[in-house]
Amino acid sequence: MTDSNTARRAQRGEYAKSEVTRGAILDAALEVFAQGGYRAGSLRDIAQRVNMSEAGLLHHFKNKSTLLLAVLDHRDELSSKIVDLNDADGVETLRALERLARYNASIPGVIELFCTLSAEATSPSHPAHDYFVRRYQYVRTSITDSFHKIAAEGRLIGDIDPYRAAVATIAMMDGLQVQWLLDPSSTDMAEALAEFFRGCVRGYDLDALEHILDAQAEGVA
Amino acid sequence: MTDSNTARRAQRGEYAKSEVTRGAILDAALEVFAQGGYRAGSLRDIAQRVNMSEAGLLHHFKNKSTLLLAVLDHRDELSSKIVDLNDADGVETLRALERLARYNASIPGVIELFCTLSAEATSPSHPAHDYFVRRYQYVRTSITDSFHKIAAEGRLIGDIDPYRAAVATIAMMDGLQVQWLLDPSSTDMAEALAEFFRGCVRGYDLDALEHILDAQAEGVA
DNA sequence: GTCTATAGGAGGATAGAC
DNA sequence: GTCTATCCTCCTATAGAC
Repeated sequence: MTDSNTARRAQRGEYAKSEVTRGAILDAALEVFAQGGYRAGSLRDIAQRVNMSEAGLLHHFKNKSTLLLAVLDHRDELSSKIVDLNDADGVETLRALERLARYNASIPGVIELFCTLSAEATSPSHPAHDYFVRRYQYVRTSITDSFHKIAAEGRLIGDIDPYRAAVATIAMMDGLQVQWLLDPSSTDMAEALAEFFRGCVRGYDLDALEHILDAQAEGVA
Repeated sequence: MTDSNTARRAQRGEYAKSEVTRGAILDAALEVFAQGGYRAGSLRDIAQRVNMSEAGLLHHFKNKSTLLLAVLDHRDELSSKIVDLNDADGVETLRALERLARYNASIPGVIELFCTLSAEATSPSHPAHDYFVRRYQYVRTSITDSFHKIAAEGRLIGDIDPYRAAVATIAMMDGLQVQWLLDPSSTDMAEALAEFFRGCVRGYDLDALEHILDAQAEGVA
């Protein structure tokens, strides 16, 4: 976002090296911040991982909190390519969340990062506090929309409220991560999420058989 | 636990002052660790709140991590008086969790503490790592038992697995806390938890009308 | 674009007086 | 049981050379 100019210049090959370095720094910073959060992670540690001095590092990101926000932006760009929260099909969005959970479990660092940081950023003075407030607001409304679409298809079970379902979905994803990080064998995050969705949405598992679903919906209603 | 001797002496009035001081320190430490977690919280800050020097504080708790574990033990003693995780009635345990959520919302500090710390303690080198691993294991098996009891009454909806239901319950509680801390207006934790239980347990809301429940169960099954 | 050097500060912990 | 004084470690950030 903020460095689209830099990116353009990099494409022209002018500051290509700088761009590569920035990428390496972001990767290292993610690892460091993931273990123990923002405050516990040190610039020294990050700099070491990219074989650089602290001063060299601060040439690319003017201070620690700027670096943190850059890491978060960078991750958001990547994961928005995996999940389209505004898919026209509500159920498809939920399935994408399930896929995301499965994918994330293969890159533990990212889960650690967001799990640790979202708790740490609960404090209003934390540099990423606003980021997380906004992020949760956005995700909540997006998933609420998905549940609204599902309700419009008559596939929402019982008298579930779309907004509350969205809150519960996000809570489930976050909470599963904590348990999984503390003890990976305790939980299959993606499977647990799928089970939750099955309890909310009629025919969550069934894909192409829409007419059957419709028939079911009629019967139960 | 570890200081039952001290407590006994305090009752006899010998070291009463010390015991009061320890209590004050624990309260202050809870507040400080709650905001931003263990690493960000400083002994200096805690000492100031009880009008003491750092050295004075360290006379009562020999170092920082000992103090943290004492705070956690202390909280556990208190909250075990509120929720009996091994109640003979499974549904009653779930209702107690709902009450706990409602009660906790009135003491934000405690939620902050556990929410922040459980994420921070995800890192194996964290002084409270073992504490949280054990704690989650214990709570998980206790709640699994509750769901088993509920299943035995034929009140578990669908083909829900008791263990998975326990994992989901804990995840829900933890996840709701994050959203609530970031924006209290976004969520009614206790209500959201109750709604989740309603989706798992037949007649979760109904108390004294067991015969009606049984009749319902027959009808649906 | 990266380095060395260094300022400047906060935090944890110990020793010993009172 | 509490304090003062002190030490040491670790951190962020800046200035200026190369």
